[in-house]
Amino acid sequence: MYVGKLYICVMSTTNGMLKGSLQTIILKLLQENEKMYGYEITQKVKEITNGEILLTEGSMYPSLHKMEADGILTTTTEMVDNRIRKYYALTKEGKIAVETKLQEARSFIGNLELLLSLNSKLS
Amino acid sequence: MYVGKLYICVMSTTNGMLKGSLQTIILKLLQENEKMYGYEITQKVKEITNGEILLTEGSMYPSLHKMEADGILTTTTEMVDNRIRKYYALTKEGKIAVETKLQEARSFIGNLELLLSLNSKLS
DNA sequence: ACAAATATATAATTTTCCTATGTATGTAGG
DNA sequence: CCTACATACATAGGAAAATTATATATTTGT
Repeated sequence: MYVGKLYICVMSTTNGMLKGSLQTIILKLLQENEKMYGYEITQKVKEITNGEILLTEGSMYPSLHKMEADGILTTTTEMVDNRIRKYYALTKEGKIAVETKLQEARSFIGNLELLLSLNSKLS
Repeated sequence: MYVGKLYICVMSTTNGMLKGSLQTIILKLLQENEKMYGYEITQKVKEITNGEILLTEGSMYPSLHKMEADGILTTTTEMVDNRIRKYYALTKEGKIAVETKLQEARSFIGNLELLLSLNSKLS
């Protein structure tokens, strides 16, 4: 029986801010790394963004499952130290999907910079 | 009685891509323009993004209504050419909210660029 | 013995946006 | 006159994406 304890965690970092780009982020990492497992992805994102973006399992795993169901990812399971590790890799379709997603992201970011005047267009 | 006609519209532009930035976009425009009405906002966004981002009424009006309910926008109604025009302006709270939202957006875009390697960090 | 890190998973909810409507006026062209 | 298009606002219903809150289980460090 587990006797609960209270953990209080103050999140100073930017969560709730993934804004539909979670798939793109994961796909990009898989484009660079050939195969990765879930936990590895969370750590990589944390590392790259200096802890400013922390993927929650509750959003990442459903996203991975969906992409697998959609046929853009495949999985291989391994046992490491008695723990299950589920590796994800891009399928042929997935490799095409990454390019599309990245192009969309570039376009979106460009437009957002225009709208938010993050590009110092003022004379 | 209206006898329907079929319009086929190929959308080449980026829709379904607002990704939680709709409020920020609207607030930023209102920061620059003192007061604006809904239709004007859609046209301004279209103009700035060269037609690549087209706000739909179905997303914009509910967003405006919500921000008004949240107390960050106030409205004034005018009649122009027998048409109703509802102007939106930032409240005192709204002026603070814009800064926060812009800061979040800057952070988010920065991290996204890092993750998607849009910043040419590779040697 | 306990906490923290490693590792995956899902149910329920919330947020956000889009689609599809509906209303109404003004203007330009045929 | 009639149609189409632009101007102008509004909302209901639904889909998609992410979060919160769980649950399970092992290893490692203190």
